Amino acid sequence: MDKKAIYDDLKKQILTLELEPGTALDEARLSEHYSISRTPLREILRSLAAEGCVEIVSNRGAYVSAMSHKVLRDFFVTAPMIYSAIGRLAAQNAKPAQIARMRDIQENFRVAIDAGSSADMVYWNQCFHALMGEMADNPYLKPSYDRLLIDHARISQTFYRPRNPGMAERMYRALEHHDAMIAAIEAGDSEAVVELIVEHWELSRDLLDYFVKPDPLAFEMAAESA
Amino acid sequence: MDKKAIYDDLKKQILTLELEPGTALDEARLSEHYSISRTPLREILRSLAAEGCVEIVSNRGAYVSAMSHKVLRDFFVTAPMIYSAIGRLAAQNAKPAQIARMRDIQENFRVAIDAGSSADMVYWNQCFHALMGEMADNPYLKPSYDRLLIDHARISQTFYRPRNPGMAERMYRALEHHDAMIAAIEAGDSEAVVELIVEHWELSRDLLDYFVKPDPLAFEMAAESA
DNA sequence: ATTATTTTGTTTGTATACAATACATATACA
DNA sequence: TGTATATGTATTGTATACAAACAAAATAAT
Repeated sequence: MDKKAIYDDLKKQILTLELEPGTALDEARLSEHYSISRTPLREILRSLAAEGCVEIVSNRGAYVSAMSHKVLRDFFVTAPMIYSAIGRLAAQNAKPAQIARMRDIQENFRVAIDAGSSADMVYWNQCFHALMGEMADNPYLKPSYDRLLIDHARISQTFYRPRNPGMAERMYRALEHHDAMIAAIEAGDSEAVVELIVEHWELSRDLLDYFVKPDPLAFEMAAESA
Repeated sequence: MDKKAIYDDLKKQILTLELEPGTALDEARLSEHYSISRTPLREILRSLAAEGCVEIVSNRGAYVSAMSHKVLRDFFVTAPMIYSAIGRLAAQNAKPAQIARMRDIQENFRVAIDAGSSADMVYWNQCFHALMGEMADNPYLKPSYDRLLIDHARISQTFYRPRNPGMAERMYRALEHHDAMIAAIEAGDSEAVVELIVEHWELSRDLLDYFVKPDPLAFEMAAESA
């Protein structure tokens, strides 16, 4: 297992919540587990930290980055704007080869939804949006977008698990949005893409409410983060 | 000189173009120069890379990140949007202590402009905008904003050097914008802040033209980057 | 003379040993 | 019994030695 593979493995575990937010990442144990020395493992943790997956506390080690109440609010406040900007640029810059790859990904996404496999749904949805970021090809937007994608995966994971009755229908609407986005990107119609993305995020508005509407436990969290 | 200081020193040199874009950063030489071993120096270079100051090529070392034609275009396309979003959030979240610090910074900025000291102008302008990012307090926007601030400093530096006749007046207008922004932030008037930021960037529009309007040399650059 | 190949030097990547730091436990003292 | 200080343990941070990769230069073959 080489460095990149270890990096990917850790990131996957973080994105799938296999490693829960707040989990301590011990250098010694991890380096032993992956049969690598501490030096390159530290570099892996540092790059995960740069990406936002991991938080490093000086002299106290690395932890899977937290999902506080404030973070969730910030996420739903920021995502529509950045995703729209990425979408606009994607429509302007997408290359035919990328559009073809997007169709492939979308096909896999469709299969995952039909099968009701939440892990695959999250994965292919992730691929879809990651490719959109690649299409946009903007080095200034990319770091924020990548940061959002990480938590997008983690938040989705928590939603898909308790198979909400309205969730299946919502997934099919998301699927339709993706189809429409591909068409709009191919047509170079950036405004249509932006509209679709805004609509796409409207789907999540009630999810936001779920988190923002303070129930007793949420109050506690809010007080802590403030 | 501890790790943080070395990090800051390198970053400063990159931001002031003392280390020009493209410059190779040799681990061995730098570690010797700063009297530190290669291991922590590598970590410094890695974090600079994460921030966008430095690019690391596998097995080929680290280089000060380039300023291509495309990068400049992307910068002027992206900056207004991100800066506006940061400004809006800053107006909503700024704490009194932060506003007080901002006044201090602004005072220093004013002195630098009066003195015509371009290095100080860039520095205090940088501080002003960095503090605004701190006020906004949004982990998803921050990485992109920081990335923009880096190139903001580098681009400014190139402009201030050839003391353009219109530059002095432009600086005073920027100063006024900053004053107005502070007032709007204190009043919590987020829309006013956004308007000011948009206006602020209008100031730079002709600078964009300077880069985008192709003169013979620029043609060459455009062909290369495409 | 030109191209291919080998050798050599330089630079990055990794492993491991050691130092420093922080936390927890225990002990002494009030 | 409560607090403060000291000591032990675990974990991170740093230095250095070694291995691997790459680039360039020198030599050999066509």
